[in-house]
Amino acid sequence: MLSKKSQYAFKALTYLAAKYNQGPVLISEIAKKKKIPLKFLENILLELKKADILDSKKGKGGGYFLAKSPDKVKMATVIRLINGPIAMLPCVSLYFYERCKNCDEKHCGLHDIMLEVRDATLNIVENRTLKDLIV
Amino acid sequence: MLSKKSQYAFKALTYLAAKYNQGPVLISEIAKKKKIPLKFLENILLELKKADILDSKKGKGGGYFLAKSPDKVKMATVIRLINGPIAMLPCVSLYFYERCKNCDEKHCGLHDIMLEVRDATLNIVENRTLKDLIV
DNA sequence: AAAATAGCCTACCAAGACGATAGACTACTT
DNA sequence: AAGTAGTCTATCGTCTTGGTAGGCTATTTT
Repeated sequence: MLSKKSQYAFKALTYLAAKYNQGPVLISEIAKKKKIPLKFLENILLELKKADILDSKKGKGGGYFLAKSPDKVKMATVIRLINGPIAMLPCVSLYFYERCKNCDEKHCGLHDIMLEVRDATLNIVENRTLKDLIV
Repeated sequence: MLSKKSQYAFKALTYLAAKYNQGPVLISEIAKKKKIPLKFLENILLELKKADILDSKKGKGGGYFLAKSPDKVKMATVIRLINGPIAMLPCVSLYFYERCKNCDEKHCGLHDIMLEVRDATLNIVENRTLKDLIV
Protein backbone atom coordinates (compact mmCIF):
# COMPACT_ATOMS: atom_id res chain seq x y z
CA MET A 1 0.00 0.00 0.00
CA LEU A 2 1.06 3.58 -0.67
CA SER A 3 1.47 5.57 2.54
CA LYS A 4 -0.65 8.65 3.15
CA LYS A 5 2.48 10.66 2.60
CA SER A 6 2.79 9.23 -0.90
CA GLN A 7 -0.83 9.97 -1.66
CA TYR A 8 -0.35 13.54 -0.47
CA ALA A 9 2.76 13.81 -2.63
CA PHE A 10 0.87 12.70 -5.71
CA LYS A 11 -2.01 15.08 -5.00
CA ALA A 12 0.34 17.99 -4.58
CA LEU A 13 2.36 17.08 -7.66
CA THR A 14 -0.77 16.71 -9.73
CA TYR A 15 -1.87 20.15 -8.58
CA LEU A 16 1.48 21.66 -9.50
CA ALA A 17 1.57 19.78 -12.79
CA ALA A 18 -1.74 21.34 -13.76
CA LYS A 19 -0.21 24.76 -13.06
CA TYR A 20 3.07 24.07 -14.78
CA ASN A 21 4.79 27.21 -16.10
CA GLN A 22 2.38 29.48 -14.29
CA GLY A 23 4.74 30.59 -11.55
CA PRO A 24 5.19 29.57 -7.90
CA VAL A 25 2.30 28.20 -5.86
CA LEU A 26 2.03 28.69 -2.10
CA ILE A 27 2.30 25.64 0.15
CA SER A 28 -0.77 26.96 1.94
CA GLU A 29 -2.73 27.06 -1.29
CA ILE A 30 -1.94 23.43 -2.08
CA ALA A 31 -2.66 22.40 1.50
CA LYS A 32 -6.05 24.10 1.41
CA LYS A 33 -7.14 22.95 -2.03
CA LYS A 34 -5.98 19.38 -1.57
CA LYS A 35 -6.84 19.15 2.13
CA ILE A 36 -3.38 18.17 3.28
CA PRO A 37 -2.05 19.09 6.77
CA LEU A 38 0.08 22.18 6.13
CA LYS A 39 3.19 21.29 8.11
CA PHE A 40 3.18 17.74 6.86
CA LEU A 41 2.99 19.02 3.31
CA GLU A 42 5.98 21.27 3.97
CA ASN A 43 8.11 18.20 4.69
CA ILE A 44 6.91 16.43 1.60
CA LEU A 45 7.53 19.32 -0.76
CA LEU A 46 10.98 19.87 0.71
CA GLU A 47 11.81 16.23 0.10
CA LEU A 48 10.61 16.49 -3.48
CA LYS A 49 12.72 19.59 -3.93
CA LYS A 50 15.85 17.87 -2.64
CA ALA A 51 15.22 15.17 -5.23
CA ASP A 52 15.11 17.86 -7.95
CA ILE A 53 11.51 17.19 -8.80
CA LEU A 54 10.36 20.54 -7.45
CA ASP A 55 11.99 23.91 -7.15
CA SER A 56 11.01 26.85 -4.96
CA LYS A 57 11.22 30.55 -4.52
CA LYS A 58 11.30 32.32 -1.16
CA GLY A 59 9.74 35.59 -0.03
CA LYS A 60 6.70 37.38 -1.41
CA GLY A 61 5.50 35.95 -4.68
CA GLY A 62 7.34 32.75 -3.82
CA GLY A 63 6.18 29.17 -3.57
CA TYR A 64 6.77 25.78 -5.17
CA PHE A 65 6.76 24.74 -8.80
CA LEU A 66 7.78 21.76 -10.92
CA ALA A 67 11.47 21.71 -11.78
CA LYS A 68 10.78 20.01 -15.12
CA SER A 69 7.82 19.39 -17.36
CA PRO A 70 5.16 16.97 -16.04
CA ASP A 71 5.91 14.33 -18.67
CA LYS A 72 9.50 14.11 -17.40
CA VAL A 73 8.55 13.04 -13.89
CA LYS A 74 7.96 9.30 -13.75
CA MET A 75 5.59 7.82 -11.18
CA ALA A 76 8.18 5.22 -10.29
CA THR A 77 10.59 7.95 -9.21
CA VAL A 78 8.07 9.51 -6.86
CA ILE A 79 7.02 6.18 -5.37
CA ARG A 80 10.62 5.13 -4.70
CA LEU A 81 11.43 8.47 -3.12
CA ILE A 82 8.44 8.86 -0.83
CA ASN A 83 7.15 5.33 -0.39
CA GLY A 84 10.22 3.14 -0.77
CA PRO A 85 10.74 -0.08 -2.72
CA ILE A 86 8.29 -1.02 -5.45
CA ALA A 87 9.18 -4.72 -5.41
CA MET A 88 7.55 -7.06 -2.90
CA LEU A 89 10.84 -8.60 -1.78
CA PRO A 90 14.27 -7.05 -1.18
CA CYS A 91 15.87 -9.76 -3.30
CA VAL A 92 13.95 -8.68 -6.42
CA SER A 93 14.32 -4.94 -5.92
CA LEU A 94 16.36 -2.91 -8.39
CA TYR A 95 16.95 0.15 -6.22
CA PHE A 96 16.75 -1.38 -2.73
CA TYR A 97 18.29 -4.79 -3.42
CA GLU A 98 19.32 -7.03 -0.54
CA ARG A 99 20.57 -10.57 -0.83
CA CYS A 100 18.14 -13.19 0.40
CA LYS A 101 19.37 -15.14 3.44
CA ASN A 102 18.36 -18.79 3.75
CA CYS A 103 17.14 -18.90 0.18
CA ASP A 104 19.05 -19.49 -3.00
CA GLU A 105 17.77 -16.90 -5.47
CA LYS A 106 18.62 -19.19 -8.34
CA HIS A 107 16.23 -21.85 -7.09
CA CYS A 108 13.49 -20.02 -5.26
CA GLY A 109 9.95 -20.17 -6.59
CA LEU A 110 8.84 -17.15 -4.58
CA HIS A 111 11.73 -15.14 -5.97
CA ASP A 112 10.73 -15.96 -9.53
CA ILE A 113 7.09 -15.04 -9.09
CA MET A 114 7.88 -11.83 -7.24
CA LEU A 115 10.20 -10.93 -10.08
CA GLU A 116 7.29 -11.27 -12.47
CA VAL A 117 5.13 -9.07 -10.26
CA ARG A 118 7.85 -6.45 -10.08
CA ASP A 119 8.24 -6.36 -13.85
CA ALA A 120 4.51 -6.09 -14.42
CA THR A 121 4.33 -3.20 -11.97
CA LEU A 122 7.39 -1.41 -13.30
CA ASN A 123 6.05 -1.71 -16.81
CA ILE A 124 3.26 0.58 -15.72
CA VAL A 125 4.79 3.02 -13.25
CA GLU A 126 8.00 3.52 -15.24
CA ASN A 127 5.95 4.52 -18.26
CA ARG A 128 3.49 6.88 -16.63
CA THR A 129 4.30 10.42 -15.61
CA LEU A 130 2.65 13.31 -13.80
CA LYS A 131 1.18 14.25 -17.13
CA ASP A 132 -0.94 11.10 -17.03
CA LEU A 133 -2.29 12.09 -13.63
CA ILE A 134 -3.94 15.23 -14.88
CA VAL A 135 -7.47 14.52 -16.03
CA MET B 1 6.92 -5.02 0.48
CA LEU B 2 5.95 -8.36 1.95
CA SER B 3 6.48 -8.47 5.70
CA LYS B 4 8.88 -10.96 7.24
CA LYS B 5 5.85 -12.77 8.54
CA SER B 6 4.62 -13.25 4.98
CA GLN B 7 7.99 -14.50 3.85
CA TYR B 8 8.05 -16.96 6.75
CA ALA B 9 4.53 -18.08 5.85
CA PHE B 10 5.55 -18.79 2.27
CA LYS B 11 8.66 -20.67 3.34
CA ALA B 12 6.68 -22.82 5.74
CA LEU B 13 3.93 -23.45 3.21
CA THR B 14 6.43 -24.38 0.54
CA TYR B 15 8.02 -26.84 2.93
CA LEU B 16 4.65 -28.39 3.75
CA ALA B 17 3.63 -28.43 0.10
CA ALA B 18 6.70 -30.48 -0.73
CA LYS B 19 5.65 -32.96 1.93
CA TYR B 20 1.99 -33.01 0.97
CA ASN B 21 0.24 -36.28 1.88
CA GLN B 22 3.17 -37.49 3.92
CA GLY B 23 1.62 -36.93 7.33
CA PRO B 24 1.99 -34.19 9.97
CA VAL B 25 5.18 -32.16 10.26
CA LEU B 26 6.38 -30.71 13.56
CA ILE B 27 6.47 -26.93 13.97
CA SER B 28 9.95 -27.37 15.36
CA GLU B 29 11.09 -29.22 12.25
CA ILE B 30 9.86 -26.42 9.97
CA ALA B 31 11.37 -23.79 12.25
CA LYS B 32 14.74 -25.51 12.20
CA LYS B 33 14.89 -26.33 8.51
CA LYS B 34 13.60 -22.95 7.37
CA LYS B 35 15.33 -20.93 10.11
CA ILE B 36 12.21 -19.30 11.44
CA PRO B 37 11.80 -18.26 15.13
CA LEU B 38 9.79 -21.09 16.68
CA LYS B 39 7.19 -19.17 18.63
CA PHE B 40 6.67 -16.71 15.81
CA LEU B 41 6.09 -19.60 13.45
CA GLU B 42 3.50 -21.03 15.84
CA ASN B 43 1.42 -17.87 15.42
CA ILE B 44 1.72 -17.96 11.67
CA LEU B 45 0.74 -21.61 11.31
CA LEU B 46 -2.19 -21.13 13.63
CA GLU B 47 -3.42 -18.23 11.51
CA LEU B 48 -3.09 -20.34 8.38
CA LYS B 49 -5.02 -23.11 10.06
CA LYS B 50 -7.86 -20.77 11.02
CA ALA B 51 -8.05 -19.76 7.38
CA ASP B 52 -8.42 -23.44 6.44
CA ILE B 53 -5.17 -23.53 4.54
CA LEU B 54 -3.52 -25.82 7.06
CA ASP B 55 -4.78 -28.47 9.41
CA SER B 56 -3.10 -29.99 12.47
CA LYS B 57 -2.97 -32.98 14.73
CA LYS B 58 -2.14 -32.85 18.43
CA GLY B 59 -0.13 -35.20 20.61
CA LYS B 60 2.62 -37.59 19.62
CA GLY B 61 2.92 -38.06 15.88
CA GLY B 62 1.12 -34.75 15.47
CA GLY B 63 2.06 -31.60 13.59
CA TYR B 64 0.87 -29.45 10.71
CA PHE B 65 -0.07 -30.35 7.16
CA LEU B 66 -1.76 -28.79 4.16
CA ALA B 67 -5.55 -28.94 4.32
CA LYS B 68 -5.81 -29.18 0.51
CA SER B 69 -3.54 -29.94 -2.37
CA PRO B 70 -0.81 -27.37 -3.15
CA ASP B 71 -2.37 -26.36 -6.46
CA LYS B 72 -5.54 -25.31 -4.64
CA VAL B 73 -3.84 -22.67 -2.50
CA LYS B 74 -3.49 -19.41 -4.39
CA MET B 75 -0.67 -17.00 -3.57
CA ALA B 76 -3.15 -14.13 -3.51
CA THR B 77 -5.03 -15.79 -0.66
CA VAL B 78 -1.91 -16.13 1.46
CA ILE B 79 -0.77 -12.57 0.77
CA ARG B 80 -4.16 -11.10 1.69
CA LEU B 81 -4.33 -13.15 4.86
CA ILE B 82 -0.85 -12.54 6.23
CA ASN B 83 0.26 -9.35 4.53
CA GLY B 84 -2.94 -7.46 3.83
CA PRO B 85 -4.14 -5.60 0.74
CA ILE B 86 -2.49 -6.30 -2.59
CA ALA B 87 -3.58 -3.02 -4.19
CA MET B 88 -1.56 0.14 -3.67
CA LEU B 89 -4.58 2.25 -2.70
CA PRO B 90 -7.65 1.42 -0.60
CA CYS B 91 -9.89 2.82 -3.33
CA VAL B 92 -8.72 0.20 -5.85
CA SER B 93 -8.71 -2.77 -3.48
CA LEU B 94 -11.14 -5.61 -4.02
CA TYR B 95 -10.99 -7.12 -0.54
CA PHE B 96 -10.05 -4.07 1.53
CA TYR B 97 -11.93 -1.38 -0.35
CA GLU B 98 -12.36 2.06 1.17
CA ARG B 99 -13.89 5.04 -0.53
CA CYS B 100 -11.42 7.77 -1.44
CA LYS B 101 -12.00 11.03 0.43
CA ASN B 102 -11.22 14.28 -1.36
CA CYS B 103 -10.90 12.53 -4.68
CA ASP B 104 -13.58 11.57 -7.16
CA GLU B 105 -12.74 8.03 -8.22
CA LYS B 106 -14.43 8.64 -11.56
CA HIS B 107 -11.96 11.40 -12.43
CA CYS B 108 -8.74 10.53 -10.66
CA GLY B 109 -5.65 9.78 -12.70
CA LEU B 110 -3.90 8.10 -9.79
CA HIS B 111 -6.88 5.84 -9.23
CA ASP B 112 -6.84 4.72 -12.86
CA ILE B 113 -3.15 3.90 -12.91
CA MET B 114 -3.24 2.10 -9.59
CA LEU B 115 -6.12 0.05 -10.93
CA GLU B 116 -3.90 -1.03 -13.79
CA VAL B 117 -1.14 -1.97 -11.37
CA ARG B 118 -3.56 -3.97 -9.26
CA ASP B 119 -4.84 -5.91 -12.24
CA ALA B 120 -1.35 -6.65 -13.50
CA THR B 121 -0.38 -7.95 -10.06
CA LEU B 122 -3.54 -9.97 -9.53
CA ASN B 123 -3.13 -11.54 -12.91
CA ILE B 124 0.00 -13.15 -11.55
CA VAL B 125 -0.73 -13.94 -7.92
CA GLU B 126 -4.28 -15.16 -8.53
CA ASN B 127 -2.96 -17.67 -11.02
CA ARG B 128 -0.04 -19.05 -9.07
CA THR B 129 -0.32 -21.56 -6.25
CA LEU B 130 1.90 -23.25 -3.70
CA LYS B 131 2.58 -25.82 -6.38
CA ASP B 132 4.44 -23.19 -8.37
CA LEU B 133 6.63 -22.42 -5.38
CA ILE B 134 8.15 -25.88 -5.26
CA VAL B 135 11.23 -26.04 -7.44
C1' DA C 1 -4.76 -43.62 34.91
C1' DA C 2 -0.44 -41.33 34.38
C1' DA C 3 3.02 -39.42 31.66
C1' DA C 4 4.61 -37.52 27.70
C1' DT C 5 3.92 -35.06 23.45
C1' DA C 6 2.65 -31.24 20.68
C1' DG C 7 -0.44 -27.86 19.26
C1' DC C 8 -3.42 -23.70 21.30
C1' DC C 9 -4.09 -19.44 23.60
C1' DT C 10 -3.23 -15.09 26.00
C1' DA C 11 -0.34 -11.71 27.12
C1' DC C 12 3.47 -8.92 26.71
C1' DC C 13 7.42 -6.14 25.00
C1' DA C 14 11.03 -3.36 22.34
C1' DA C 15 11.94 -0.95 18.28
C1' DG C 16 10.68 1.42 14.49
C1' DA C 17 7.39 3.50 11.13
C1' DC C 18 3.70 6.65 10.38
C1' DG C 19 1.12 10.80 10.58
C1' DA C 20 1.34 15.05 12.34
C1' DT C 21 2.75 19.36 14.87
C1' DA C 22 5.73 23.25 16.84
C1' DG C 23 8.86 26.77 16.67
C1' DA C 24 12.69 29.09 15.41
C1' DC C 25 15.59 30.49 11.39
C1' DT C 26 16.86 32.17 6.78
C1' DA C 27 16.26 34.33 2.40
C1' DC C 28 13.89 37.31 -0.59
C1' DT C 29 10.82 41.25 -1.80
C1' DT C 30 8.79 45.71 -1.22
C1' DA D 1 13.00 47.75 8.10
C1' DA D 2 8.96 45.00 7.66
C1' DG D 3 6.70 41.36 5.97
C1' DT D 4 6.42 37.13 3.42
C1' DA D 5 7.34 32.41 2.59
C1' DG D 6 10.23 28.53 2.39
C1' DT D 7 13.86 25.73 5.58
C1' DC D 8 15.40 23.21 9.33
C1' DT D 9 15.33 20.59 13.70
C1' DA D 10 12.90 18.44 17.06
C1' DT D 11 9.25 16.24 19.15
C1' DC D 12 5.21 13.33 19.91
C1' DG D 13 1.43 9.93 20.21
C1' DT D 14 -0.14 5.78 18.04
C1' DC D 15 0.16 1.69 15.46
C1' DT D 16 2.63 -2.07 13.35
C1' DT D 17 6.25 -5.34 13.26
C1' DG D 18 8.98 -8.98 14.91
C1' DG D 19 9.61 -11.66 18.57
C1' DT D 20 9.19 -13.90 23.44
C1' DA D 21 7.08 -16.26 27.60
C1' DG D 22 4.32 -19.36 29.88
C1' DG D 23 0.58 -21.88 30.83
C1' DC D 24 -3.46 -24.70 28.94
C1' DT D 25 -5.63 -28.43 26.35
C1' DA D 26 -6.06 -32.38 23.50
C1' DT D 27 -4.10 -36.74 22.09
C1' DT D 28 -1.37 -40.71 22.37
C1' DT D 29 1.49 -44.11 24.61
C1' DT D 30 2.85 -46.75 28.55
